[in-house]
Amino acid sequence: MNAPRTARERARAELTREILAAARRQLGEVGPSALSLRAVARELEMASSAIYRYFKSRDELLTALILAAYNDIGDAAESADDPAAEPAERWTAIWRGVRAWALDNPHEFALLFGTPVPGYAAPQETAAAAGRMPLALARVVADAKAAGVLDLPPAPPCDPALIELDLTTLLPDVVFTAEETARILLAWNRLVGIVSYELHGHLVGVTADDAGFFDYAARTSGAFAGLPL
Amino acid sequence: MNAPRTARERARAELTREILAAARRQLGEVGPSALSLRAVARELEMASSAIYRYFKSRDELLTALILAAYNDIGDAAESADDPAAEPAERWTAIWRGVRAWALDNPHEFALLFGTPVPGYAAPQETAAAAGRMPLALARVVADAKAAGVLDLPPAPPCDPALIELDLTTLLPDVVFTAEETARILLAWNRLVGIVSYELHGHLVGVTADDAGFFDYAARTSGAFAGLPL
DNA sequence: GAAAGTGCAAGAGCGGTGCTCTGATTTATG
DNA sequence: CATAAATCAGAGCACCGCTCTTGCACTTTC
Repeated sequence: MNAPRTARERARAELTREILAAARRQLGEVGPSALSLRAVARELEMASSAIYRYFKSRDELLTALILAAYNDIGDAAESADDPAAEPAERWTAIWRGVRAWALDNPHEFALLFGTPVPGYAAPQETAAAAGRMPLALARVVADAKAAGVLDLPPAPPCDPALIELDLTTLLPDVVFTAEETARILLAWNRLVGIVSYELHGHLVGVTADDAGFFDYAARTSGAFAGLPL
Repeated sequence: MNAPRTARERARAELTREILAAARRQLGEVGPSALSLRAVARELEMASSAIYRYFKSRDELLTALILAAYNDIGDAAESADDPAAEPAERWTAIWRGVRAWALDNPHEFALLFGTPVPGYAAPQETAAAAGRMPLALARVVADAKAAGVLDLPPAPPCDPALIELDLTTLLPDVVFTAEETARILLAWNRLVGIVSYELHGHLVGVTADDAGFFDYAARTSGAFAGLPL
């Protein structure tokens, strides 16, 4: 990502951004599977073939959108977090931030956590961005542990051999046990799972108050991860 | 669903089954979004337009596939359950049964719990079939409660106003508290969530042993739902 | 048994898709 | 200024879901 020097490069960077912006707008309207390169081209009043100068396939455009969405949801999680607040409040705030983002951007959420597109596999480069949201959750637990207030309720033990992820590489200064890491993973999975259920209509006729049930899930998950209160 | 009387009706029912079978086969190969009516027609060596005599749109075919998949996963859950076994064993067996089915039929699982197709909303008629799998989980908890061995570990309370679902209508003879119902719902959501994560590759580099981690999730979920052991 | 009526398959066609190839045009550089 | 590189529009390929009309084959009725 060098700074553009020539007018040509500037125009190229500009157009790339415009294509991405138009694609995001379209994505929000019609969903990932209906995202059409031709429609994006139409909106930008350019030939459909011209887009291929900027993204050499529809999948590559999707990858760019996925990366943007991961960073977006990561922003939502991080900006919802107030490191000065109590652990349980921070936790709930992050959960709510993620849910709010997902309700505002259902198609982008689906792009991240829904069915992957046919043959497509998310390239490695998205991993770092993908980790930001769960990392925000882990940070709360880490701070609670550092403050000595972490309190893991009894539950079946977790064999350390099951866990590969080492959060220490991402959160220095804190050493998590496999037990703690596993519980954070389950919490992350639950957050995404509950939001997915709500978005996909699996809670219709099941819960009476989606937001309230979501908060309940956040509380139980936080408690399970060891947060006090 | 009357029994076919005339030869005509018999042929029609036969062809309907063949179309569905071919569509399922295709679904397993290319995924829901790439399911093509024309390809199904090609496989059956009939005109693409002829399919519309049997399913009046692609969505209607999808609905039939969804219904079949819900019943399939319901079968998997129920047949994995041995009512004579201990609650925790029954629970884990159902979880494993569902996971095994999902790994064998990833596209059909995605059809049920992944991103819904664009404008499509699952019609009401699928609800009963959709409930069979979670109901199998609830049945284990119900039996444990009836046997007086249900033991809910401490956790943040659940406001009964949050829950609409009344399992008593589905499982007579047992009365669940909102607390218990909520925990079963969370367990159901976790089961689907973990399997989805595994299928979509969100656990790559995170867990070292997917099956082991899955069992761990099953145990913690079972314990949280109140099953002994 | 023939005629009237009906269910169904086939084919052409509409507008859409992702993607590629071919010239033409614009831009930057020697 | 001329040459080389980058970019563009457009035509075209093979596919998609879906609709409409036509004609065939089977049923039912007279």
